[in-house]
Amino acid sequence: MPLGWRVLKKIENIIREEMDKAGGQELMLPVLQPFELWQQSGRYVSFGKSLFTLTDRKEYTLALGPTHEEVITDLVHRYVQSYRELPLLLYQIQTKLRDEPRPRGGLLRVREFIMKDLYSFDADETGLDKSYQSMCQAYSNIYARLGLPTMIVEADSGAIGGKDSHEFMVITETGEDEVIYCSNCGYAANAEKAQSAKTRGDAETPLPLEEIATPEAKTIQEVADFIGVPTKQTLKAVFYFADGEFVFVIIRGDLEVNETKLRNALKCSELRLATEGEVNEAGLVAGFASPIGVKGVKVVADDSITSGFNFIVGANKPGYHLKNANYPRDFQVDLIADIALAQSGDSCPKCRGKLSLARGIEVGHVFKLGTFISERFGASFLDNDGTSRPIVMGCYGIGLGRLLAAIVERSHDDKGIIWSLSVAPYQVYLCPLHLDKPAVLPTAEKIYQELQKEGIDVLFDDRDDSPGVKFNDADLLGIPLRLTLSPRTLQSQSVEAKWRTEKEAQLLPLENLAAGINRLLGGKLAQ
RNA sequence: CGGGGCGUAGCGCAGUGGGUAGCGCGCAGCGUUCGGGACGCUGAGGUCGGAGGUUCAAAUCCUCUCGCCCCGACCA
Repeated sequence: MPLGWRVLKKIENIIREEMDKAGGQELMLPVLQPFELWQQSGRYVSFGKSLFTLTDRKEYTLALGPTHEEVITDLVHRYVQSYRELPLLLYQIQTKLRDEPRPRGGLLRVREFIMKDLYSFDADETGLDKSYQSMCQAYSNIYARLGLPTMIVEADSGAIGGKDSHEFMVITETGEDEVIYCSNCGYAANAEKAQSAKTRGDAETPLPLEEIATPEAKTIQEVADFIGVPTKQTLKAVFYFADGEFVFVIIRGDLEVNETKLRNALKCSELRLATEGEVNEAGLVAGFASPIGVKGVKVVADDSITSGFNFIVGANKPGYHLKNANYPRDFQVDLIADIALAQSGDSCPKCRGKLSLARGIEVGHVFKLGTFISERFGASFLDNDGTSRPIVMGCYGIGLGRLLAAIVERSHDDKGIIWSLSVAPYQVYLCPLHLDKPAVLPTAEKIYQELQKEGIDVLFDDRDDSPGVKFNDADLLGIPLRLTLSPRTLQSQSVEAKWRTEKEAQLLPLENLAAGINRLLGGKLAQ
């Protein structure tokens, strides 16, 4: 734990340096926040149960900050009055609390985590674009300094709200997010946001509806096989409950529903699949349902229903389907939107290339908030023409613990972690062998003193253990540079230096050792 | 909240046709070893998650309960 904390502090400092360089000013906001602020923004609804709340002795309700748009906007609205005070970039590095439905993955997803959150305040969209750009650049710098390759992807803005949003993803098998990307044109998006080009069928003459018996064929695959058509020639029905309302969703048979897109289209916060019992209660037949002739139920369609003609749909009675269903000739819908899940192998919406899928860890997320929150808090300023305008906001977050977990995930081997010099808990591992032999321990102690005096970040392994044990621990901890001192190296008045990443070692003279090591470290950093 | 799994020594696990609880690692002592996780001997350590029940007898069978992990809806 102490070692992990050292790493976290180093990560924190790198982030702080880059934020400062980008013009950010650090401050510290309260964790304990009046619940009214969340009512004022309306976001206590979208955050739902994730927002921790508590009551104080006066029965006053407080929230534990899951993020700080409310608090900081409230603050800024009290102090900023003129366009001359903009742009303003404020940030903090602080513990966030969220009552996550399911914490997991060690540090990847926890209810209490340290986050750097920066908020930008600009006079207009152009200013926001500039702040957004400079934050993206700062984030790229941070990941580069951490030695962590990331991919920028388009993202859904979720509970935070707002318009444009991008995530920084570390691609790894163990990631909990899915990224859809096109290696042809560079399009990349979180799977919950990703679009795909829905290929259009050739124009066909709409044929009259025709009922056909399809006994035992309930799933789309079974129906398509039974009739002998591809699944994209069918429409499938899926049923949800959105904030307690039953919703009939219709989508082309070869596509899947993207629940995030559906939630956004419906503007609802709770969304779940309906049970078979609830489907029956709504007067529908699971497996043989279609919107044709259905009344009194909200129908939402994916825009793929306009991409073809003469679809196969359910007949709303067991054992039968209908051929040649056409929208809008045969049925109407309440809402039509893109609610389809983009999948690996689909066509890229930009260039029609093939889309691929990868898993990733989200290590940073930036949003263009716009004026949504500032309007609710009356955070406005007087422009140079004398009119009052709402401040245009952006927010930018990086989870530190998750970043640490992502680094370890990306940089380890069968022996343990491999830290880069920039974040390693210590840069040098001082490892004397045969402590009982003359001169070894005293020399090691002298070296330790000397290196510390020179400001070298060194960990001293003074345990009386066998070489194997000590070497393996050094590898496990992943300290970049290992110094071995033993009777053997003492014979030539030297120590052995070995990089964690390399197989071969080199000898360094004891004379001016600190200088020699600084040279080695400097050379490595320059790489 | 829905689905699956697990609770036995510090850690990882075995042990169910009921019969007084075992292995590996780790830990303590002594000795030999020691430039890639050495070995021998000795030793410490367990209310078998909890409560109730069946039985002469329960880690094992029955009922209830608590906790943890994994997979889904959430996100830095």
